[in-house]
Amino acid sequence: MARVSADVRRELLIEAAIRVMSRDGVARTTTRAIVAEADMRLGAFHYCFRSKAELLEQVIRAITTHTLEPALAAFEREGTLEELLLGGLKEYWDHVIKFPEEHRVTYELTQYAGREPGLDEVARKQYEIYLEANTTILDTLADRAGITWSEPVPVLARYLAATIDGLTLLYLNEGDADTAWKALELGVRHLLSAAVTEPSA
Amino acid sequence: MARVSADVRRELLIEAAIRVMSRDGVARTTTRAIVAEADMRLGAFHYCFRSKAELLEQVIRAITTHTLEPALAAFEREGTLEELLLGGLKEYWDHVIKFPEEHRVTYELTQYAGREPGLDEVARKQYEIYLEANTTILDTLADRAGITWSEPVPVLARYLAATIDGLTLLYLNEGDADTAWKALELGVRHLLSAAVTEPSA
DNA sequence: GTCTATAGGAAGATAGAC
DNA sequence: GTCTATCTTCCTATAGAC
Repeated sequence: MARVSADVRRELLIEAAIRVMSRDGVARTTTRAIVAEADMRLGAFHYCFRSKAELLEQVIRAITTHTLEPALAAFEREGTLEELLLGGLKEYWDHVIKFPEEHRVTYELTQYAGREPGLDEVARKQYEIYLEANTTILDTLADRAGITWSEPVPVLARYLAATIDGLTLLYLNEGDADTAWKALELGVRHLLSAAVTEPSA
Repeated sequence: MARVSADVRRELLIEAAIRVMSRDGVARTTTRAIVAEADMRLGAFHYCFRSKAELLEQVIRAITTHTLEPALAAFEREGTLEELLLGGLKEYWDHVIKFPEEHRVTYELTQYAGREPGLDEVARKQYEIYLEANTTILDTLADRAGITWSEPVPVLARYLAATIDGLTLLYLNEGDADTAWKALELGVRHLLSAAVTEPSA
């Protein structure tokens, strides 16, 4: 790999790291494994990143936005409140079924970051971003469907985030996609029962 | 530590391992750290356990039963369906608030085991046990309150397990205990809406 | 059973030639 | 920028004296 700019190499190393993490797990994703996957030399790593932690921070950023973008796009369509919420969730769920390892990595990274003194801020920020996305979704949906929520949106956003997280984890560990999806549907239908047709103001 | 039976040493090492995991994380829980915590020599480890994996398997067993026992006991009291369910959950939640690190370890161990070729069975079995406990709780509660569930119990059990898992994880990473508990309450109240007073048979 | 010593390897990071 | 060689540290596991 002759004369490739450090910026390009950084991108290649981040992508390679995600591949190795999906295949072998975060714990086994060593700098050596990453450079081997990217077909570079070990020395290349440390003139692209100050440390392994710096790479991991950027990997977390990349995965977070990558996971969030299609999910948010699904809520831009037409339909009733129920259609939109269930449709968006189905889109997410299909992605989980198709790329389970990628989702497993998300949870592994959060835990890894939460234990690393320099990275614990990143872990908290990751959750902040997901919660903010859920808040936006709930607010947008309420606005477009002309309803208000009978429970505080911060509580509903956390309920939604936790239900999604919990059932994804359950599926990743148990492998029963059908029952997990039914439970997820149940959770969303419960959420819909907090939709009030009359505006409160 | 002169002349202590290998059985006792095994117990001491398991307890020491749990302490180190809670304090430093599963990834940093090396055999050296464990024997240091237990005030033993490194050599002691390998005539108590064939390998580190063998210890971890027993640690997972110990934590699982330890977490489950008080939770199950809370459902043996008197009260209405709502009182019992919310009371049992509150008991669990108090434990999470008081020993967050212990709960963090549970999730770390599941992930660790899921990646280890010899231990992935243990990870799946762990979830099986939790789901079985939830199933038992739902069946017992329905029986004692004289109700039936309008949704299949396997779905409800997974919904309950996922809500608990998801909100515990959220709290561990976000730190906002109040809002997380309110969301958990919301989830349980939703679950209660699946209770039907008339027997179906 | 108990312990010391060490094998044997893999990790993150760096020095310095080109 | 690129790469080889190496430093230092830490890991699991074992051999073998007592």
